[in-house]
Amino acid sequence: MRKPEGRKADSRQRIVDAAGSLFRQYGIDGVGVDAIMHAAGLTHGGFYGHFPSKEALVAEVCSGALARSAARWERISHDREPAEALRQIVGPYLDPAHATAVESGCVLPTLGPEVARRSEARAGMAGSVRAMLAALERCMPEAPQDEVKAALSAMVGAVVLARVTDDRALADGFLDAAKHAVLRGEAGRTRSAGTGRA
Amino acid sequence: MRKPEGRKADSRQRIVDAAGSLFRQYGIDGVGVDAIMHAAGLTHGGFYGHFPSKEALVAEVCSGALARSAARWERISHDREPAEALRQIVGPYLDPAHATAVESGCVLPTLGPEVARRSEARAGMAGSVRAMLAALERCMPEAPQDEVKAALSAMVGAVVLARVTDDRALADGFLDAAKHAVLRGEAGRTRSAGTGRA
DNA sequence: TGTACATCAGTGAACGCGCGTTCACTGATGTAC
DNA sequence: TGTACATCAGTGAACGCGCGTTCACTGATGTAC
Repeated sequence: MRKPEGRKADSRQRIVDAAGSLFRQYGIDGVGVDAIMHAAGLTHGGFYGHFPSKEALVAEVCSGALARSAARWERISHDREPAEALRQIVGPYLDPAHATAVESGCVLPTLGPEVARRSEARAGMAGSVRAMLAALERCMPEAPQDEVKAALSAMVGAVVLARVTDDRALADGFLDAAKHAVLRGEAGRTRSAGTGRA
Repeated sequence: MRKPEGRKADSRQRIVDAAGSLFRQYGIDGVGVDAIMHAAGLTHGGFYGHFPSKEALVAEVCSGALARSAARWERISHDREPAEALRQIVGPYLDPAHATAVESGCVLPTLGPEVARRSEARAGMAGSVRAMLAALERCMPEAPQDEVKAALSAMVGAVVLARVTDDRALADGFLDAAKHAVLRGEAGRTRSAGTGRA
């Protein structure tokens, strides 16, 4: 049962991945160490060989998941020209599929409020939020910083509202509205050629 | 210990109020029936004389709190002229004090994601969300429905982001950005006299 | 006006259960000879 | 090449605890006579 290297790291990764989707589906307090380890194909006793506490796992899962989102946005914002990059970030984020796929979606609209109550987990968030803003900023070169922050706010809020709403049409309405607000705002600015404000 | 009427209703209200602030502070799964009853000045056993289950209380607390928010917005939107009403709704919502006062603030950025996972609680939300949209719509008479939904999205998202962020300046930045986006967007439209789009 | 009774909001002990965490142990592996 | 040993990731029983819920009971109240 012991391989030269990577075996333990593999298990650890499976634990983090399992916790990531379970926390998002059922909430942090809605999932026990037992369930996480079972989903990772292990038994609960082994958990403390990987993490000092459930709270430490929570912190790693949340900051890790958000960091991965931020990294993807950064990659997109570097690889494409601004307007296309913005569409590739905002489009999928505000697609009904993202609102439906809670277990793999962005952690901000799923666990944001729960993370905000946990100092250990909260500590790892601000950096990634800043990175996401920086990526968005690169996609909206003409926009003042204010508008970039407002765009991210609208994206997160629309997903929260879409998930709270059990009426499908209204839910999709929030997603569409936020998508149009972000893309239309930027398109309007680009068309009016660098004055920076309509 | 028995008064002709209202005594039981009083207790029930104290339970709902206590649960409202405790849920928002610690999360729904972070607060037990015991703690709620204690905060209401009662003992845990009496709970089931008021509610059939904790889940039923959760549903009543969440839908009740959101309905009260919606009612306040409706009142404001009827009593003032649009621009002033919009300022009176959006201003306090996006004030740092609202982001700080979790226990008494709007339930959408606090318990939204948790409510979204609970079918019983979720069922009571959409109506109030629609009422809030209707109130906002009255404050933004020139705006297409899309923009009203985007405005509410930005408001909710900004509070979520402000609470997740442990850097005070960045947190306030989200609130300010969303506030300006909503108010500026509307001011711009009003100035350009009813064309409905910039 | 005074006494006996029915009502019922609230009490607190008890229930089974699952939580986070600990720990003595297992057994497959890589290493030393 | 073959055997003995040390390592250590993972096991599963056990811990104290707090959860949501139930229930027999209490005792202050309004009502009937």
